[in-house]
Amino acid sequence: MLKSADKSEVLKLGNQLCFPLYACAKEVIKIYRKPLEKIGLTYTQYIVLMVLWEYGAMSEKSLGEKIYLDSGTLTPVLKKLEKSGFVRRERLKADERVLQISLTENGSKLKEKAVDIPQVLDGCIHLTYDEMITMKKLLNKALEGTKERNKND
Amino acid sequence: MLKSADKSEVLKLGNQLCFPLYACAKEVIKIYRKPLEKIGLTYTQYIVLMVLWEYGAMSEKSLGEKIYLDSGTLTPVLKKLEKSGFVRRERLKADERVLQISLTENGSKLKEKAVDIPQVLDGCIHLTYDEMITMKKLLNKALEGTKERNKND
DNA sequence: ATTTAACAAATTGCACACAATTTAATTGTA
DNA sequence: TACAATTAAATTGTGTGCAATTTGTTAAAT
Repeated sequence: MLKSADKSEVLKLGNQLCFPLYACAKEVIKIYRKPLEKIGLTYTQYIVLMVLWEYGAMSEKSLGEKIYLDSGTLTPVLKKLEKSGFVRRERLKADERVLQISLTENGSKLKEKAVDIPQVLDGCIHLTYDEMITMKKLLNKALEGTKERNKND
Repeated sequence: MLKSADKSEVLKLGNQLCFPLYACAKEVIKIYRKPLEKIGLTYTQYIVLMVLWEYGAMSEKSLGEKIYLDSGTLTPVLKKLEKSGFVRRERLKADERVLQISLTENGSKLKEKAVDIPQVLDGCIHLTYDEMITMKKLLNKALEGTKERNKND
């Protein structure tokens, strides 16, 4: 149990976990913005395509589960990717409720232009390789925990 | 140098640092949402108040630098906080360009209701205390690096 | 077979987030 | 002193992000 004076310490930015997490995510996305713009993608569109490049076609719902986005966000993003000519959106004949998302020829080819994108972090994130590995592991472990928590929202 | 086959490995979600960072930040903010709603705040408003609770009154610009937000985002957020009665927005007499942001009585008092908020993570982030400390350190170190990078955008 | 429940997307409304531009005030300089 | 450059906020336009609701389809129960 903390004393009252210590308790208010937790509200300092520097003592919070949530703040550097929030700020760091934003800054990293900002670094990705320019190189992504060159190949015609936003960050969210890039995340969507990474899933399709790795796993192939899947429903909007499955896609949303992988990247923690619901249809409210995903539907307009997918419509834009369709308009850009990178994905197809088709109802499954077997079940008209589900929208199957698949890569077009151009969407598949875009992967080759995207392989160099992750390197943009190398110059500007001042972490050693080991530190990056550690951070990735911890973030993934934390994500696992939140998955259960936010499931029933 | 990686071979071509290995190169495409970097685009897998599990191999990226940026994806768990992006997803984890969103999930953590989602956890904060409900308890914050109870005291009448959004996450961004909470971040703003944390700065004011810790450092006291300051200009919109200084505030924005601390939390990595520009006036485009901050101006409407501060107007809402003013409407809620938690902050004052006043032009400095010495320099009418700068908008001084200060806490109202209610804004100051809100801190006592907010001290319990950070604990919401305890139950749902499955990290040990040491892991949280490590993660916080690494995130802050990474943030330092990005600061220089995104300065001239 | 009809009704009900469950499900997947889409829609709506609100709140960021940020690049780019504009507005208003101040500073620096010829 | 004028006037250009700089600065701080505000504004504009686009793109998420999410809770809540709606729409359309399928499965389950009576």
